[in-house]
Formats: sequence, C-alpha cells, structure tokens
Amino acid sequence: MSIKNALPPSLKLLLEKGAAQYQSGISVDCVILGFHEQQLKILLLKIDTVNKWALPGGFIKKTEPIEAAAYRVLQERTGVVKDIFLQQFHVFGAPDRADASIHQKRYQSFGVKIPKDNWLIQRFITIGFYALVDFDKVKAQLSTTATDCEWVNIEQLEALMMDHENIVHKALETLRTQLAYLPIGKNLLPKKFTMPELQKLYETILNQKLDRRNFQRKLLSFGILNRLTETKKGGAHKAAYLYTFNEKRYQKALKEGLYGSW
Amino acid sequence: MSIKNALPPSLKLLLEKGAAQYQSGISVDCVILGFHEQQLKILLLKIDTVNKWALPGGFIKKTEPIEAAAYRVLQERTGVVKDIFLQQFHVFGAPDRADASIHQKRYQSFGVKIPKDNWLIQRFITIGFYALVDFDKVKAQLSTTATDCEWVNIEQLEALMMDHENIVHKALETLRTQLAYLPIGKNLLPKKFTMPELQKLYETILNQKLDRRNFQRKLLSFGILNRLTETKKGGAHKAAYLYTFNEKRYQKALKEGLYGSW
DNA sequence: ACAAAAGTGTTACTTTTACACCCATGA
DNA sequence: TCATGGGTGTAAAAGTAACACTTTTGT
Repeated sequence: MSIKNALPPSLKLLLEKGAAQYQSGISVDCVILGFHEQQLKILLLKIDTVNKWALPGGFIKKTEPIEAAAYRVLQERTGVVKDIFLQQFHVFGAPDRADASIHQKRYQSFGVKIPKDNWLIQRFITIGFYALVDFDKVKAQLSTTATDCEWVNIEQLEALMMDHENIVHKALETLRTQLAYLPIGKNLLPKKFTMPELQKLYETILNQKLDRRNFQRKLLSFGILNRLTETKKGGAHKAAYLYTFNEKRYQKALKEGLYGSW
Repeated sequence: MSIKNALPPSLKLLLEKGAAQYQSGISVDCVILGFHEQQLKILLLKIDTVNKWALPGGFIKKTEPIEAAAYRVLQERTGVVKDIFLQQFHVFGAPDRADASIHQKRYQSFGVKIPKDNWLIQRFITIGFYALVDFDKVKAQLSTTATDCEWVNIEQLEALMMDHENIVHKALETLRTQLAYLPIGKNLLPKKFTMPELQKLYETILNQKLDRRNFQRKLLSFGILNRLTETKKGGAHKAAYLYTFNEKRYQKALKEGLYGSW
C-alpha cells in the first residue's frame, strides 16, 4: 500500500460543505487562451490521478453570478486581474459527461472514499467560458487537484479529461466565428505590439496566411491603431513600428464588427 | 375569500417529486420565433397569477440531455415535431433572477403554500434556447401554469416575467449576428415561398429596407433556391413565383455562411 | 383602366486581391 | 556584405449599391 497523506482541508471542505456552499450539479470551465512565440496556447491543469489534462474549472457559489465564478477560476489560475476578456460560449450538458471516478480517485489518493450520496457524485452541467489574456502577465498557479499548470500549444493537445477536448474545440470554433467582434488584438497581445505580430495572431487563429500589405491597409482603415514613433528593436532584422490600440475607437468598431475578408 | 379549486396532479407532482426527477436549480427557456403577416412573432404564455407574459420553459430531467429538455418544451407548446431549428444561445445566471413569489402565487391560487425548503424555492440558472418554426404548423398549447398561449408581435412586447425580456433581447441579438449561418428561410417560412416573402423576413430581422433587385440577385447567386413554375395566386396583384430551398446546397452554404452585405 | 405589387439589367462605385521593390538591421 | 524580415503603392477584378420601366393581376 502506498503511504497516504492527510486529506487537505480544502478537499475536506468541498466534500462536506460543498452542497451548502455551491449550486448543485453545475460548474464552469474556462478555456484560457494566450499567444506566445507565434502560437495560440491554452492554460491547462495536469490531473495526476488520471494522468490527463483538464480545463481549469470550478463551482458556482449560491449567491454568485456565473461570470463571477468564471472570473474567480481565472484569477486563481492566472493571477491576472486586468485586461481580461471573458465570455461564456456554450453549455455542455450531456447526462454522462461527468465522471465521478475522477473525484473518487482524487480522494482515494488520500485514503478517503466519497459517499455515493455526496453532491460531487452526480450529473454536472458545465458552462464553458473562454478567456483571452496577455501571456506575459500570467503566473500559472496550481490548484489543489492538479500537479501541474502549463500553457499547452493548441495544435498539440494531448488526452484531455472527460469532454474537455470537445469544450476546447467548441471554444475555438466560437472564437473563429466571432472574430470580427472580439478584442483579440488588445487582449492577447501586450500593450505595444508590431503589425507583423498582430498579423501572426490573426493568421494563427484563422489558420491561413495573409498578405502583409493588404492586412496592414485593412487594419489601419479601421482607424483603431496608433502608430508610435518607437520601433521594436532586438529583432534580427529591420525594426518594426510599435502600435497601441485606440481604446475608444476599438470598442466602437467591435460593436459593428471588424468587417471584411481576411 | 375566493373559491379554491383542487391542486392539479401535475402541480402536486412537481412540488413533491420535482427534486427527485429534475436537475436542481437549472431550467431551460425557449424563445420560439415564427413569421406571419410580415412580422416576427414570439410564442408566449400568459401567467394569470402575476398578469405577465412568460417564455415557455421547463426543467431538465436527471438523465436527459439539455437539448432534449428544450425540445420537449417546444413540442409541448407547439405540437411541431419536424423542421425545427433549436439552439442554445446564452445562460442567464444572475443570483436574483428567479422569483419564488411567482411559484408561491400559483400554488396559493389552489390554497397551497410551498415550504421554504422545497426545491422550487431557490436560485435557478436558466439556459436560453431559440427556436425557428413554421408559424402555420404551430398549434399553440396551454401549459398548466398559463391561461393563454399566443403569438406576440416582437415589436409589441408587453411586460414579461422576471428577466424574460432580457432573454428575448439577447436571443434577437444573437439571431442578428448569426444570421449568415442560420436557416431562417427554411425554418421560418413554409416549404414554398415567394422572393418578396423571403425578403420581408430578412428586412424584418435586420430592421431595414432592402433593394428588391439586389436582394434577389444575391439570394440566387448562392444557388440554394429552386424556382418552381407555380406562382402564388390570390395575392391582389401580379403573381409571384414560388421557390423552395435546395436542401443540400442550403446546408452546405450555411456552413460557410451566407456572406455579403444585406 | 387603374392601382398595386412583381419581374428584370446596367452603370458607377467600393472593396478586395494580387503582386515587387527598396530599406534597415544583425550576423 | 548578405540574408532576413519590414515598409510601401498600384492596377485588375470582384462585389455592392443605386436606380426605372414593363408586366401581371384584381377590382
């Protein structure tokens, strides 16, 4: 037999007080996206008991708005508090989507068996949120149920827990169809960025090459960018101009949608 | 004192067995849309105890997919089984959105007081679905909690219960932004329809006039319509050609989105 | 015969696409 | 000095917008 550690207080509380504290049978899961080294990344937790990756998720307190629950999950995992774009995108409610054995394994690793009538052992409907955050601002934080918290390249998703792969795909699909209305530039990039960086972001999300000249013309035509006099030094070649978003115009333009073909 | 009728069995069951049968604290509400006499209509229930209109809604059985619950609600209210477009669009989860007094009034009208610890008296998070149905196929059906079930002109919404007005507006907003991907023609119109009818539908949803010639050219260019040799007689003037959708091409075109400006 | 709605084509304008050369920087 | 990526403009093509007259039908 393996040596069991004591059950952490937070897990004990969840088991005993969860039903009183949280809405029953409903959770939130967050698809947290960042952009780094020309790649879209997703923040995932490694669940050692099942040896799979999972989306950061949590429960909804009885008096808490659902957005607040998602925001809480996001903060706990990333430490980021500002410039977050967070939006619900779909509810996942297949009757068999929850897998109680995952909870069981977690508690078993501390020598505890969850009673069958405990609130954790039931169907859970989850509300999917996606978040766009500045990669550089994130300090990934472990949760009590995870052994690792990492940015994973979106192209290289390994085995995810339960239906989380499905949730990720739905998030990306939503991201693509809503692109024209989303502040991806502002939230996925640092404050100052270059035109090529912005283009790479769009290319990555759309998964296609774009013409540099046409891309620049279109973006500038929206009138949402300020070109700075500074340039980005340190690149191996000609220095690119830095830009910032014109906040007011950006928000206004997004309401209409950044139309046109990419 | 008013004379009380006996509590209907369905309401008694809901109170006593609801907690065992349904997911706790979660519901579905349906924004059911139809098109008639050049107007977008929404199917609403009149709740006499509060004298307000309400969206048809229901609970989710413990082993039922959430879409099935919405579909069940839709069928119970409309009798329609075929050619339905039904899709979730948003979750409404403000902690104070549910109003237990509405249930209380309903049961009070039968002389019954709901105990404070009953499952009905709690926060409810609701999943909003919208449905596009053929107005002519619908036979509006009363529910046990309503005294009237009617198509209401979308422009003339009166006082709605709880946050239902908000839900309707969010549905319409979603309808507009997703227009290019939605089979509004197929699901909101009868099988055979005229070009002016289709145009009126788009004009109504977009809330703007469109040029007849440009509209026709664009729609035909998608290659999703079959013109029939029949014409629509009985109109007071020149008979319009009837069209049907080319199912295969329509579905395929929708995946790409019916692009272009209207 | 007239009023009302349906059918149809062309032109100007706007947007999108395609494409090539020079420039700055670090190695 | 050279390799690499960044900056810039123009012309052809496609798509969109604007617009008027004729035809059919019922009254």
